Amino acid sequence: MTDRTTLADVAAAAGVSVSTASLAFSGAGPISAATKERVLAAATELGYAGPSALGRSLRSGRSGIVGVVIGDQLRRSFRDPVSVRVLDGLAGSLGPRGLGVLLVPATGDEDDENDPLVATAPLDAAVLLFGARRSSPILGALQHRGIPVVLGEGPTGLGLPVVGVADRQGTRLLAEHLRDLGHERIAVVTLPLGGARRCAPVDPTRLAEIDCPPAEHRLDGLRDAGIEPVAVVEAAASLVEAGTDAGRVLLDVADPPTAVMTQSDLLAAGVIIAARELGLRVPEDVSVAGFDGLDLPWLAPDVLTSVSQPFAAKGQAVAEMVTAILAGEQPADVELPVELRLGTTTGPPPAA
Amino acid sequence: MTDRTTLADVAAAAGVSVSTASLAFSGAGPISAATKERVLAAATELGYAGPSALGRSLRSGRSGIVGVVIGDQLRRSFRDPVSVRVLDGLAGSLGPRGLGVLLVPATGDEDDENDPLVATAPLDAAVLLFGARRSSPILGALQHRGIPVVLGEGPTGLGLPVVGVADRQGTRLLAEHLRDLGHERIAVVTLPLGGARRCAPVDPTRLAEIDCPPAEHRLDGLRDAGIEPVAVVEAAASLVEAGTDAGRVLLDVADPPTAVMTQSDLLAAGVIIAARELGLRVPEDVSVAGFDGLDLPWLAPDVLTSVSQPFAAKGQAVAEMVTAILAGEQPADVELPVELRLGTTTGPPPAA
DNA sequence: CTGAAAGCGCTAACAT
DNA sequence: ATGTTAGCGCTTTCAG
Repeated sequence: MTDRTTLADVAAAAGVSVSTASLAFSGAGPISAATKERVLAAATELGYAGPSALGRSLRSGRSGIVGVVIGDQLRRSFRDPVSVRVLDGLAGSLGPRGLGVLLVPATGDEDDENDPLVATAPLDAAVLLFGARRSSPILGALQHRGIPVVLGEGPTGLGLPVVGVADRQGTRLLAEHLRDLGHERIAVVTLPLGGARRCAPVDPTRLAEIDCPPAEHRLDGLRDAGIEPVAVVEAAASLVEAGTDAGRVLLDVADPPTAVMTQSDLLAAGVIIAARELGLRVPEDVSVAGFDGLDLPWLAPDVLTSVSQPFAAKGQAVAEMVTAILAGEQPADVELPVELRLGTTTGPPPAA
Repeated sequence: MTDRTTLADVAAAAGVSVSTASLAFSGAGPISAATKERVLAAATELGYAGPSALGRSLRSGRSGIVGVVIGDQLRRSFRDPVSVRVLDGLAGSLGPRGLGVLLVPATGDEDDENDPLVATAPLDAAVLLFGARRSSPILGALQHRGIPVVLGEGPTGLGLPVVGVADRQGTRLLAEHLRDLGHERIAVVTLPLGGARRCAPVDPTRLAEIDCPPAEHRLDGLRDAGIEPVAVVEAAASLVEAGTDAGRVLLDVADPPTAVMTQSDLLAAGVIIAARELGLRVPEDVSVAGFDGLDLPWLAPDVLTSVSQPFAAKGQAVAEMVTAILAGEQPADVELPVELRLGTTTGPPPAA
């Protein structure tokens, strides 16, 4: 294959100037139907597939690419149905606006600052969907490059626009529901709180270190409902297995809680599995509730009691924010509403 | 924010020429430590974050971006753990080579030819990971733009390099396993065969329309083992729910098969759920096997009998192929090995 | 070791 | 309606 054919070649072949040829493609400007046709014909002839993105980019200063930074491994983000749904909404809303999504895996290393992608990819904007720690080397690198950043998660006060969901209120609603059912011994399984991943009871020291806004907000919601959990365990990840681990810790004791609230649906599913392993019926012996509102078909015939968050809307909100920023506006933070979803996994506590 | 600082600004501030400044950043070329330092200092001073990707791209003719086309909705691809794992492997291998992954959702419409992303994104190469139909409008558009394409799935003979897995052999191994266990009435649940999505028995007419290489190869493998399935049902998607639907069709009959082979693990999980619903024990009453070799923690304590395919290796192989092509080579097709994984969901057929 | 100059492919004023 | 002329920000010969 020889060198790519360029607009100049086409122009020459059509016997017009480059700028005229340009107009034939962009359509932005006055051009006679005849010449346009001629140029297009010449293009087809030469196998020219339209203006090069690179040239256009340089000229316009825009690449049409939005970087989406996803916590450490892609694997981990993609195993989380929540990220996937939001990402889907984001890509779906960005596409029609002519913007594409570039995956930027955050290695998690300290040298993210020098990550080749973060450092050199031609990004118009970047989105930190999840796992946006308050101080991330990536964030620093992006800001240093002058790339506008939108956060898809809670840490406000960084001067960056944020799209969040009503974590706090949702948790409060759920907690009140359990309280109204008569539960007094409620345990909690949190998302990873930041730093090293582990499955362990959370003590005040650990609580002070939290660097995971959703986890924090959801704990706050609990307090809003006036509930003091009898135990709090941090999960190693938002995965079924991690939920099972946490569930064992909470339930395999002399005097187990009558209800377990988890900070994600996958964790809740894991807790349910742990409960069954231990011979506990859900919800007769122990109620289990999640957060997210996922469809978990393999839980059938059960339906998990949970707090539904609007995935697609979140992606869309982020997309709108990005568009606004690129248009030079300064969008205000958004908080999306959640909804309590009552399923079959919560009920009154055992008479005992 | 004023106009971005450019290399020229930095050069001016450092009192050197642009070309020298360029050298200070690229390191490719002779430059005195002193000048280099001076330039870098000036850069920091001005808040210059290194050469702009756009300029570099135009100059080098490379954007460092690989488009990954994912079947219709992101959602669907991302709900499929297989895609996700492969994508993870791909991104992981591409990253260190300085290449990023741009998600290109195929709308599935006929006008994909004019999809803004496909048409204008600055791609160095593209990968069709899954759902590469033999004639895709996207494929045409990409080739027309002169963008090299790598296929992550079977349709050979398009003149495009392909990374495949040993679908056929894997299925044969699995089928032989079931035959050796004594099964004679084996049913099959296939992946969507292309075209409209439906859950329905597959007749010869439909068989002739297949446009889904993995499904086709896996059916071939069955034949290689000399097995004639008693029934074949096409699933509407590779999802648990779809498997449950298909399972009901196959098992809720007077004389159900003694074993069900599905073309994906999620489908197998769905069939298991359907079986349980119908009061059939697995594997005592019916054996169920999948394909993929996923971890399905919520199936615990069962382990699905399946054919493990090497996800990460596949992504890596695709990455290598892309790299080779960008280096001007013409890589040969790759077929990755699979492995039979015996779990607890298959056993001898009921005595009957 | 450093500077000057010529583009990469395209678009947008401006002039014709 | 079309052509001319400058660049966008950078890299890279090629001289000095």
